[in-house]
Amino acid sequence: MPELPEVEVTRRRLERDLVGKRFTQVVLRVAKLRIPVPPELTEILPGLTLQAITRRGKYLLFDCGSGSLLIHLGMTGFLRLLQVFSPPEKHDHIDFLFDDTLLLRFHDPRKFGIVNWFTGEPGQQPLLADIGPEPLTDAFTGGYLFNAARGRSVTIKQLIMNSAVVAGVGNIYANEALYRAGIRPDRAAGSLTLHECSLLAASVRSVLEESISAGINCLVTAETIAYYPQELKVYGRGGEVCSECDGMLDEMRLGNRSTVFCRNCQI
DNA sequence: AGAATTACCTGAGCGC
DNA sequence: TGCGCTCAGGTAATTC
Repeated sequence: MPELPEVEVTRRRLERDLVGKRFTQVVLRVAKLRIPVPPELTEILPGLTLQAITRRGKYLLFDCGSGSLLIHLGMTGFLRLLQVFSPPEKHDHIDFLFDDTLLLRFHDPRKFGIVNWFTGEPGQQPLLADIGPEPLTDAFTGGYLFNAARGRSVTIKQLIMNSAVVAGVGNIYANEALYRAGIRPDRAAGSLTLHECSLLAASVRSVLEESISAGINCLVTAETIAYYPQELKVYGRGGEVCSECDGMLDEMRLGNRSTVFCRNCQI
């Protein structure tokens, strides 16, 4: 599933090919996503020039001057750049045509994604207004995390997956970052020391950065913009041997999310 | 306010 | 072969 690194890799790939190009046509086949896709997109976008593509958490923002296209890939969504006349396949919900030569296609089997339109400042947009600091900026520090965790009884894993606390940290990287930091995912958030919060913030940052690098460095074809192979130490490895000790990785559920950790290495 | 739960959706995997 | 069940999970909305 696309997490922040995949979204960022997608952003950079599309930025390279699409910024400065003009929307010429929008084909909306399926509008019933998590939030209904506004049908007027097909009238608003043609004629507008794509100014920039930015990211907020896992949201992509396509700045079109008079407004912005907001895209979230949900669980199973991805964007592909294709030949203009590629026939749509199952779950190819929306096509964006640029300069009559470039086709950006939104595909999402589970329809958890979002394709929306807004005008005005992104910070005023309800979907973006309450999102916490970006994990790859200087705003996300151990001190910030320590303050956010203070007095909180939720587990630290659920806290860092809360988008109001920090943007775009999903289940996979929450597991990976906690393993790297040596912190058990089921610790009460408020029980972490400042030092532990600093370790964790640094680990969140490093696992995300390494994954982005992996995505940039692997050969990213037009067909597979958003997905690339990665080396994950714990996620999906419950029952396997820990890569740091002889123990076996444990699995539990926190907030109904699968959680994998090592009882020896994480305290 | 914060924590817990529910809803949205479909493909994959499994038991029978 | 296929039916029915469970699971996967990001996020917003709802409830406690």
